[in-house]
Amino acid sequence: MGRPKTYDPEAIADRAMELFWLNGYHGTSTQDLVDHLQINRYSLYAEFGSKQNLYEEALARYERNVVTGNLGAVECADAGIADIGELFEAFAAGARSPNSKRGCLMCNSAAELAPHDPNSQRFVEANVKRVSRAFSQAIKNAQRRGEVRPDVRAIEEGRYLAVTLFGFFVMLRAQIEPKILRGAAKAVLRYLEGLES
Amino acid sequence: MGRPKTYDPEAIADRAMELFWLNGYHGTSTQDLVDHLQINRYSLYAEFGSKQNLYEEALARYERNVVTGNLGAVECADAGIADIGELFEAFAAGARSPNSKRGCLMCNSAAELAPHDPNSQRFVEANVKRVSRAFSQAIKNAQRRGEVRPDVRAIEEGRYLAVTLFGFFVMLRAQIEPKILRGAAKAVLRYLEGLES
DNA sequence: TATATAACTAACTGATCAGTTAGTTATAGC
DNA sequence: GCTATAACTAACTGATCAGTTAGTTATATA
Repeated sequence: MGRPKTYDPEAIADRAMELFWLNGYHGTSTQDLVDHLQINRYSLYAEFGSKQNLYEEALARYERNVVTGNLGAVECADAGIADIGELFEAFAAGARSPNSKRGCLMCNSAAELAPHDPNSQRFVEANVKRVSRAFSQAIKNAQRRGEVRPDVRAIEEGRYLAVTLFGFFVMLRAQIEPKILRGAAKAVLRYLEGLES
Repeated sequence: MGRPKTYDPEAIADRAMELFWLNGYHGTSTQDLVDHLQINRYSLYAEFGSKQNLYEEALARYERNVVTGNLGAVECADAGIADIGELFEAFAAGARSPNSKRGCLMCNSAAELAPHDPNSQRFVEANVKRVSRAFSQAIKNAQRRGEVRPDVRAIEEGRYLAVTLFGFFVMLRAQIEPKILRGAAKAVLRYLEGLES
């Protein structure tokens, strides 16, 4: 009953995620949201409550959709060293491409809000743990198949790879020269080879 | 001639750098600057021109003082693998310590402003190149002394280490669990051992 | 077709943003 | 001590911030 919504809440949240991803929390004003989302100011607040709340919705969607997509191959039950290498190569190959300056929303939030906002901090920390686990799980898979030396410490190596991936995200966002990312990615591949038995 | 300044411009710029470092560009208002620096609003503008200009002054000072201090041992003419390892261990050991949530001003600027502000982008890119070169130079030193295998690609490895260091900075700023940074640092040390002859 | 309901428009709130300006005060050189 | 100079204080600018509200409109149900 009542007047029906002229907007799709899912589509609005997706578009808000894109804005926060590109411009950051402080760099995205409520006016920007009203201007670029197909929603009026009143409904924006009626639907999402506050800018902060919409931002957290964006973080959750990013984790659920974008991260899941990016980690897809690495989180597969049969993922191995090659999948890790391809992930880094793919991000390095995107250096200075149109979308690359968005970087990673979790990484951007880590730098902008996490130190001052406990909610954002929790999202970021959960993401770091997920990425670490994905990498270490892939290494363990490879060990099980005898592709990686059994003495390799999968958990520590997974954490290392997660930290390094965040370094790549920062470089992408800062539009650092592609040759630097390509060189770094080559070194990652050699490091991964070094884990093999 | 004229009334003398009641403030020390160097001290003001240093304090401004600390504020931008901890709170970011958008997170630091001119009112914050007036409140926390020993300077009045008028003189702040007379001395530095604009918030943007003061921020760039802060970036320059950070590069000149903080980065030079942090990289000290690695930029030494006789630096080697051990100095690189100690740098990573030192940052990992600072996880969740009082000052760690400042992270690195260059890394924070990379995430917040570099994608939208060409001046900040240049500062960040110059910093990344400096850090990359410092690491690759240290590797070359070690090669010259026969401590590192001659087939190691010092430039690519230097870029890799620079990217990874920025990953550490993001983790420090986001106050990620210390055990993750410690695990990552251990893996860095093993990776560095792998370069040795 | 009448009514209850909920989303709509658009103007508005007080606070804060970066930056300016008019008038005052402290100093150095004469 | 007088004067030129430059830094001081403090109130002010218009723009923008996040968020609210009063009145209007479109729909589902009865």
